[in-house]
Amino acid sequence: MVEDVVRTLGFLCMGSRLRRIGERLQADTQQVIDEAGLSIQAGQYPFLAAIDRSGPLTIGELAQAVGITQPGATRTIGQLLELGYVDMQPAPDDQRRRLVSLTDKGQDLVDHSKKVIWPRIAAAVADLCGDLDGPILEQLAAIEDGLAAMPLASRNAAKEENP
Amino acid sequence: MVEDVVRTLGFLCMGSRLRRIGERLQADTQQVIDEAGLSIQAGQYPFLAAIDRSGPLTIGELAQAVGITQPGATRTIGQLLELGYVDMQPAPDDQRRRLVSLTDKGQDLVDHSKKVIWPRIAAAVADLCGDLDGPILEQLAAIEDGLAAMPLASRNAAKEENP
DNA sequence: ATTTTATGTATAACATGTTATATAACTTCC
DNA sequence: GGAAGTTATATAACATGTTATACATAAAAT
Repeated sequence: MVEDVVRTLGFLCMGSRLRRIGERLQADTQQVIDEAGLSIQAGQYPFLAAIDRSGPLTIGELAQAVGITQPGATRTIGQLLELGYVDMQPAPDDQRRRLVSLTDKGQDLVDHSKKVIWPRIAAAVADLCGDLDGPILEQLAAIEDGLAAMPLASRNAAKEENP
Repeated sequence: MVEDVVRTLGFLCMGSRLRRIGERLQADTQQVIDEAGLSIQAGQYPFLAAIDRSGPLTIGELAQAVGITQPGATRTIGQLLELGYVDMQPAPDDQRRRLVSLTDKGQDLVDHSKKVIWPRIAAAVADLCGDLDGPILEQLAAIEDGLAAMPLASRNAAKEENP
């Protein structure tokens, strides 16, 4: 057994640590999505959710809303266009801006997700870390241990069997 | 001003959120490293620290120690070889394994880092989130707000001026 | 009105993570 | 002791983030 340096070093490796936990959480989330038979990536959801909440948004606004850079937003929106979940057209008052809106297919996906998938994911994550408290390093350790002990997808099953 | 969906959605977007905070923290950490004039990437440090702590390790052990996959470890070790910070040779008893050890240059870097850089980074991160407590979502919000208000690099300066 | 500057998006190049798979070396089992 | 399976690392292909920069359009300035 090898020592987990990132965990051992604590605050020194916070960045690496948060990133790797985030990646694992997102991979687990993806599993829940896949098991539900939806063809979308976990990282694409926030874009759809943003438009659903605020109405059509420009690329720049989406980047801000999701907290990534503009080129990243441009790429993800390109994927969602390919998938047919969103539509894009120049803003009438400013030809530079592209307004991105949900297609019917995209709205259907969001509506279905809100009913079926999002609550499941949120509940599983809450099960993982909702009751935690105390210093962040301790909570992160608990989250990592929790994920190793039982992935998110199983937490749904468990939750549904013993609610 | 656009709503931050990832923050708004809470547990639903935990994965994205942790990742993006991790990325920002690591970018800030990199700035501290760069300002100190060291030519190393923040993400490479845990590998050097792991070897420094445990002695020569194989690629697989390093991957475990740092918490990434083996191909990722192979690549980073390739970079550290290029930079001259580590050395790699087949394990005497098992020709498949590659033992990675610190070169003198690598050990010098680690020793210097332990004295000068690592404490500074750890102190800045502790300043950012060391005193936090309570539910994780609240702490994450505080960390994001804190980073937006003052990057890690500035926290050093502030700390050194008003210790 | 035309030139200059600023802004929004797209694209290129790169960084660093992943999964899947090839290859070499070690183990196991008849 | 050789065939078959296992394990360690390398490599390929891909995902998704970044920074730097090009290009089109809008806004400002002379």
